[in-house]
Amino acid sequence: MTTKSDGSGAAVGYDPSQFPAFAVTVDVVILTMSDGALHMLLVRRGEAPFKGMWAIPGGFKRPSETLHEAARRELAEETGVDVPTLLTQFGAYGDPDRDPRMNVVTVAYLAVLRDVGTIVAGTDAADALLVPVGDVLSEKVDLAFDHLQIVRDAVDRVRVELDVTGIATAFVGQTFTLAELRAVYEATWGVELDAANFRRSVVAEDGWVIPTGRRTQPGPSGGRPAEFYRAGRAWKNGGPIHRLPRTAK
Amino acid sequence: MTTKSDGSGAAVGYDPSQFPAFAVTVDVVILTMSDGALHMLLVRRGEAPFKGMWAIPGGFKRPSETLHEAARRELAEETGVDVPTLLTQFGAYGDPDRDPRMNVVTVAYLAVLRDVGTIVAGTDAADALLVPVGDVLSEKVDLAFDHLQIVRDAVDRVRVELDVTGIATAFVGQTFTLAELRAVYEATWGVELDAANFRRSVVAEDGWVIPTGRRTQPGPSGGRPAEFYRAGRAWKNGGPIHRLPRTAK
DNA sequence: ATAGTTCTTGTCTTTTCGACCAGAACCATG
DNA sequence: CATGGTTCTGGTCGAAAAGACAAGAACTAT
Repeated sequence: MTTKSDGSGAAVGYDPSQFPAFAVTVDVVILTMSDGALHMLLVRRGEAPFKGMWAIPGGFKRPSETLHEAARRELAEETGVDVPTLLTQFGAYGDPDRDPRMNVVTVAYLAVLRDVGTIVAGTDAADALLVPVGDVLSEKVDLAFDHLQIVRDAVDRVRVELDVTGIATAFVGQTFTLAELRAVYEATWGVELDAANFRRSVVAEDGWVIPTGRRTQPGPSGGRPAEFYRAGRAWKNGGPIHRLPRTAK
Repeated sequence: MTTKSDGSGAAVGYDPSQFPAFAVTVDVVILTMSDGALHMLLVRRGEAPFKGMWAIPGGFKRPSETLHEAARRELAEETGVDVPTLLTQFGAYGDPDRDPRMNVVTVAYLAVLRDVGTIVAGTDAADALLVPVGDVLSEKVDLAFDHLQIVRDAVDRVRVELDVTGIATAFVGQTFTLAELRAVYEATWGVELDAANFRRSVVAEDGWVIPTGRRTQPGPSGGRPAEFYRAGRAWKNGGPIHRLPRTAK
């Protein structure tokens, strides 16, 4: 075919008629912990196509903003959260038939929030829904477009980031108990971690968590009150908990 | 502002004048091992902007193809390689000013090749160049657009993938020596691994590598000839070599 | 034959991981 | 206030892994 590529990111002529035009959207998979399980936010589509179906919140990118800014704007519009705990890009989707009417390339972001209350407050219950991620993955909830695949990729990404980065602290509040933090790993990886060993790994020596001295007021189920911790600076280059020690099979 | 998002990935009207049009390109960071160091392929730009500067190979996405197909096509055009050892998407870039003339969103892919010979054969030496990645990261080579950032992200991604996936085998051939495989980790992570311990981790028990019985004909420097191995199936869910045992600081 | 190089095997110590038990601090109940 | 239930916290102990290092094996070169 072409003997030589025209180089990257730029056309020879820049005449708008010389290259195909695409719509660019940004979709945000919003994750949070609720009842010890991973949940995500869905919105109900009000227009065709896929009218009435559930979808990931998103919208068109504006020419004057970066992709990250667009994701932040969409997140704020949908949840009222201006400063997300974490917002990471994880994939781009551009199959020709992913939108039935035209060429749309979407860039997908992963947002992690800790306060569910603000989410519910930002939207009215009829159009927004916080559902367990498991219900989406098991296709109990049908999603519009290729959003199921996007959610799958988002969850895969979270599982890896939990291993490699300090994303776990984004799920919990400014102060948290070790049980809360442990629940993040357990829910995301679908494993059970020994509470004592988990504590040792985290408290160890480095600056993973910093004790605050305060304790929880224990719930009605009793139990010894847990101490509150703050996240240390060590999470910037990865977390203390790792999976897959062996078992590669 | 807007009280409600318009939903994800689709406009209400779909009138082309109602949403901003973008050009969508695909850029491919092509990595390979050469002389025990990580190298990448650059092409010289023949047109403005950034005429004469080095850049990552890439080009416009066509409406009829997927992003992955576009990346595969660009890779084939530039190197003649039809079936890359590995081709993974790792990022999208859409800053408003990243292209001085218009709105271009690019989706970046990471390709790993093993045969450098085919690369050099696919292009003439004046317009394509295989340079050490270190020279690019240290800005000894200036790149067009935001390609330096793209390369940085690509390298970061490779380092993580090396830890989490079986990407290491993509750098070596169908058969390889353990020294070759070890060099991939050492060059990518910038560490030194004990040859004896590395062997133990890889040969251990599972199906990481399968001995072929054949050996290298030793080079002019002498040394005991190494045995050739084939990659096993275990690499599909991650590799046997991990970094960051501790030292989180 | 000797020295130099590289691959391979062996051993040993140190560290880490995982399982498990026991204590501490709270609740509820009679 | 004793008792049992629950949850957090600390301790022990053995298995597993990681890392350091020595030594042998197989080759080249002089």
